[in-house]
Amino acid sequence: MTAPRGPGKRAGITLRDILDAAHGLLKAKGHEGLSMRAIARVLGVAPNALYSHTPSKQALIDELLDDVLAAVPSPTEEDATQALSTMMTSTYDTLLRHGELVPLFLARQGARGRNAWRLGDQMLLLLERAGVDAEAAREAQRVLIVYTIGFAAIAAQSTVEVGATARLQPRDLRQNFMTGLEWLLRGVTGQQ
Amino acid sequence: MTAPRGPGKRAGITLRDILDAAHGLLKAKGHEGLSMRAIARVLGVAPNALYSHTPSKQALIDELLDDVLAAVPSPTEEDATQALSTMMTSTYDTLLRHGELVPLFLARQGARGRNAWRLGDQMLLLLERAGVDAEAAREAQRVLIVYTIGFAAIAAQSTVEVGATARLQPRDLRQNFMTGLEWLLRGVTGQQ
DNA sequence: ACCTGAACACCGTTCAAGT
DNA sequence: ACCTGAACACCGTTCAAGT
Repeated sequence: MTAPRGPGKRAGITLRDILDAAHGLLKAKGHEGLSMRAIARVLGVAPNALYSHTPSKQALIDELLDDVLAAVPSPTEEDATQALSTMMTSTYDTLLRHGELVPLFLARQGARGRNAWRLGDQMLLLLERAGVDAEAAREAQRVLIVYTIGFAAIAAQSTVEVGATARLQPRDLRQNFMTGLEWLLRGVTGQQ
Repeated sequence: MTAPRGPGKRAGITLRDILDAAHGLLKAKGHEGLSMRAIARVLGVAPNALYSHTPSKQALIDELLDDVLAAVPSPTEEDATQALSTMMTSTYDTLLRHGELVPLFLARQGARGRNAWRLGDQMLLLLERAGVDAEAAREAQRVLIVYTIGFAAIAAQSTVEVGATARLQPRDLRQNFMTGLEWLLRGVTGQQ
């Protein structure tokens, strides 16, 4: 609407703007609508302007994923097993609040950013506090992460899916998630 | 190498040829190398020739995924819980034998073809035979499927990943998978 | 029914140049 | 450092036409 910028004129775009625009596109048009060119269109810049702020589309997606994980709170419970349960459930809820992103999480397997690291570290600490030795804790960590992201993916899809015979309610799926989580935690901590 | 075909000349391509070419590309160049145009190039036909055999790329991928599941054998054990364990482990192994496909499985969440149906039905039957009532069986089914595909995804990636600090051995991951599977089955069947 | 030629409406990314 | 213009090398899919 304003006069087009020539080369050298700055648009004042930040990485935050790009992430927000990407998130908006994802929510509005799904993961097929997420393209570098579409993001640029939203921000009113040339497509290649984005490359001044991110090296690639994949790097941008990684940033986006880790951004979401920032919302997962650190658990405060005394009991380590209880804290683990809360932590995984919080992660599940946070992922579902950004259902459009979950398929991307799956493809990348849980993101490698700083927030993913923080959560992973906390899991290991809690597992060791629950009496699991270091090596077994790494195994348990993998099991719990896979389970949580995988279940979030099912739940995220069921909110989109329309033709399903028996409509799955988010509440039921969350309960389903927690049931399986309890089984796993019981196994992890060796409680019979 | 031979003289180019004009319009109306048949290449004699079948859906099987297309699926094999797609699989070959996936193995050779990864999932980024899988394009309709690349498949057509391999088969020596025009890109749009593929649309005489499949309605879309997504439909082709779905077919590819279900194709892989055909290799999962039906378990023969007497004990239902044992049969379930075998079935999930066979699925895990089969998925890993086609590691290139696992990310696509995640994106589609386990395929919707006839082989996926067959396996899903068998799971439900075994779960009910193990004393799980119909509704709980559906829950358990979701838990087991998510867990199996999710873990296969981790293992499939670890064979590609090079920069990992502690190299994960396929054997260790398979053992890790089975450990978690036992926890889940113990929970599912209500055994203390 | 199965195939080609040509086209439509896109992609991600790079490179040189402007301020 | 941040941006544009132009280009490169691609995509999936459709449409009309040929046999």
